[in-house]
Amino acid sequence: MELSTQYNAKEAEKNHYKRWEESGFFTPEINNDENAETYSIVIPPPNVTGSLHMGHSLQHTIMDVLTRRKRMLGFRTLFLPGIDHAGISTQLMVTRQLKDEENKTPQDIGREAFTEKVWEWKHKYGDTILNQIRREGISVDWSREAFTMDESLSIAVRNVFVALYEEGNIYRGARIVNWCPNDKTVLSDLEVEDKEKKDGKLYYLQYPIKESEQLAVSSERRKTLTVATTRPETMLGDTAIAVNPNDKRFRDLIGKTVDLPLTNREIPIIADEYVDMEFGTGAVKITPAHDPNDYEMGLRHNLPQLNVMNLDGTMNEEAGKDFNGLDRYKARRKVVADFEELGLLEKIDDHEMVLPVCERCKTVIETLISEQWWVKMDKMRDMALELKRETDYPRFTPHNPHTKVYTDWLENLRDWTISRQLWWGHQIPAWYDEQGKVYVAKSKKEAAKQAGTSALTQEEDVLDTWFSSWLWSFSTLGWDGDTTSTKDLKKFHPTNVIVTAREIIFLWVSRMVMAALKFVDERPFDDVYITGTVLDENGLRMSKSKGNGVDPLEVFDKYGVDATRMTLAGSATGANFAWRDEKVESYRNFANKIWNATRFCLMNAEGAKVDPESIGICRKQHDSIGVIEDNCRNPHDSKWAVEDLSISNKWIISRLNKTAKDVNEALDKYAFHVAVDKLYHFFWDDFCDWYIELVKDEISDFSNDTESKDQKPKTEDQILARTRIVTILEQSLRLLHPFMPYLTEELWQKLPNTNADLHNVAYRSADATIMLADFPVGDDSLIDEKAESEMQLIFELITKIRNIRAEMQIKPSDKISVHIAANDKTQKIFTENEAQILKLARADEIILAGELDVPEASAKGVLTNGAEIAIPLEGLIDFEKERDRLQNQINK
RNA sequence: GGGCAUAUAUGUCAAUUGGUAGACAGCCUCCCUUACAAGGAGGAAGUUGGAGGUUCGAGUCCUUCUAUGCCCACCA
Repeated sequence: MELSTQYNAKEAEKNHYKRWEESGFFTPEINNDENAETYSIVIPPPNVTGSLHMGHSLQHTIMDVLTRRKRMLGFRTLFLPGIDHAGISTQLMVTRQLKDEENKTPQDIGREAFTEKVWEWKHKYGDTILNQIRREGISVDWSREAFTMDESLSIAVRNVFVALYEEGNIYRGARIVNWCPNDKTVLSDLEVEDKEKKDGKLYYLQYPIKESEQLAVSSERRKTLTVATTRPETMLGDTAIAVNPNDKRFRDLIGKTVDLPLTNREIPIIADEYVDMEFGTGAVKITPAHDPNDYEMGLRHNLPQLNVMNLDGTMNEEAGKDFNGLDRYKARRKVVADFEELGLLEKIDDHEMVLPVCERCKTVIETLISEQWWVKMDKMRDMALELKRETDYPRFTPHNPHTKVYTDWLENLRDWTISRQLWWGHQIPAWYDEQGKVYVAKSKKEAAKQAGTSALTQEEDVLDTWFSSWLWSFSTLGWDGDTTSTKDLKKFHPTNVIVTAREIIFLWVSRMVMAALKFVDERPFDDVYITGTVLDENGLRMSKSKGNGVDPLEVFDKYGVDATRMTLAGSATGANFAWRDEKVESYRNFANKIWNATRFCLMNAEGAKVDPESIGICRKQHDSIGVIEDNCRNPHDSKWAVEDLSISNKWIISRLNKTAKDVNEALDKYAFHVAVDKLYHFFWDDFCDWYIELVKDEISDFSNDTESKDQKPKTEDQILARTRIVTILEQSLRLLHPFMPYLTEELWQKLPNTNADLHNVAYRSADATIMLADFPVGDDSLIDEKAESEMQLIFELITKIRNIRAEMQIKPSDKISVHIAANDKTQKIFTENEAQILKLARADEIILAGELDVPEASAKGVLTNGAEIAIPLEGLIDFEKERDRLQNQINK
């Protein structure tokens, strides 16, 4: 078989995914063991508007590694894909498109036409990210693909809403909310982010104290009261001034009134502990309708809430006719100018501050009072907290940083605003009759029954996107509230692990816990693995605005999917890490190494076949009930008894089994980087650098040393040696497969005698694929510490000799003789492996003795066990030159 | 303001429960040896951010300081 000398990743990627998918390998049904233990993961649904970024690829790789391994172990696995309708960002996207293409607004075309457009858009572009995901090679079951707005998931949403409403946990109420004037919708606190404003200003405005009350005030300066504000325009909605009751400066003013400039209103001066005496002037203007703190204070003091703004960020008529219709920033400038004209502008200071902005469109948020739908979170919160306290559930990996964050957040959890003033999403199942009375029901028909009339109009608002995603762990498995038990639900819920990013802990993880406990009376998943963040090469967060993002698809093209997956898994320690192309390059090289090692084995594979028994691996198959004896002989009885093999074979078999154990153990602990590291070094160092070199002569047909007596015909021994190396290689490919699916499948298919017999017993009827091969777990009885330490000694000897050769600059072609003084045991080991030592050290002879007896002109070295070695240099090096070289080194 | 991380070779990162500080990339020397130059052999490179402490023994535990990052929070 002719293989090119370089691995072509694209070639391998082209074929296999399609075959895997079409053969049903990704579905749990491929497992024909009805009683097999299950393993399930639901993908955190990416936004329908999104495109793949490194964070996705990291998460997906991790989930796929976990899934592929479990599948190979015989578990009935389900890795379920899907996407999220992402209300705000999708609506934003389509609105923009509408503007660009037709110069229309959503309002121009109406709700129905608009949502139709979004659906069109979804069908056209929604597959983008799914196709990108396919490229990653992840083994998700596409037949179960879900979308948060699928019929069944929508029914689930409606049922959950109705249930919560009926038990009094959903209510409507006017509260102060975050409002995005651009998207014209309310936002939850979690959808608001902070933006630093370095050039902010703090305005000092003077409010005249009511004339009739000035008499009571002693000082001349007290004809006005100065307040400091960053938002002068909101003064039009002020309904009080507050000072701290302990502030001596203002004690005489409490209870007095000021004439609010630019309005005809008088407002009181009140006292409240909240006021910080140190900040500004110590007096604060209070605008209950436009600031969350002022809102709270307003409630405490029964202040009127005066709304002076429209929903688009302009001032309304309450602001007065001079301001009505003015944009908030224009209004700000006008207020300042008017104050200046009145002589009431004391000063303007520079003031760095933090502004709340819309997470999606980055518009500065308005806080205003608005009627919204809310979910009471207290009971669900308590359930989740109790579970955490009592059972440390959910268990986070890494544990330390995330556990406290989760608990703290829950403890301070407030009610959740779930309505959004959008058209894209699940429309709230509430209807109003002509009197404005509300009826919440699963359908209009049922609402009509309740109302006794069909003259009803549905609530315009839709639900927060997270109101559907919090059901994801069970809604994707068929739960819709009407149907509460399905086969999938029974088998795959709770899922085993959720793999996601830190910023999603509150938005999603915590809410999923609450939803699953509440609605299906189960935990949504066992473990939570929180990935680190992929940073750019300067250690900065990747972001669209900075343009420093690394596109996974480009990396796939350049280095191959498998190399990228290895890089990601190898970096998955739970900590953030900086992206480095060099890292991928080294795994690309690793892929090439695997390719070439296989190539070498195939060049010498005539007569050989993959046969686990040849290296003592018993085909004992495990399933969830126990051990299925399957053509299993005692490895120590077999005609290839491991005990009778050479030390180098015992050694590599030991290393293989140890590596298998390590990999399994690491993956059980989510220590992906450990697994990658073990595999990399086992394959490259142990298998390629040493084992292949050790057995090369034995398995090769040729030798360039024509005088060698070892040149053999194809004997049975040679065929067995070939069988062993091919089998070890095949086991290695299985271990590597979860990380490097394409390469390993490509090569596995080329190995001799790879067929469905190598599958885990659960998949014997499927077409041959490494995907379903039995995953090596490592056999303790094949771990041979003695062989390992003896080989270690041999390697050390060879390395030492090579070291001397390099240092003395002995030409590779020059043969040397090696004198060794060692104890009997060591001598015995070296004698038994003389041929291999001679070959790998390029030596002619080894002279073993209890003590060294060598010419003076010898290079010497000592091994860690005390054995001494010496290499006579006479005739090998030019002593004159060597002296010069050493002198030069000293000079340096 | 509170919380949580991080600081280890030139760079990016590892290092189970405290037990000889490693990998990859880069760098230096030699080698296109018939699996692989995306390779092979060898090598140099670290007072583990600073200062204390506990211990036979500390990168690891404690105290403190410094720097950086992230999250949360209502300072106008």
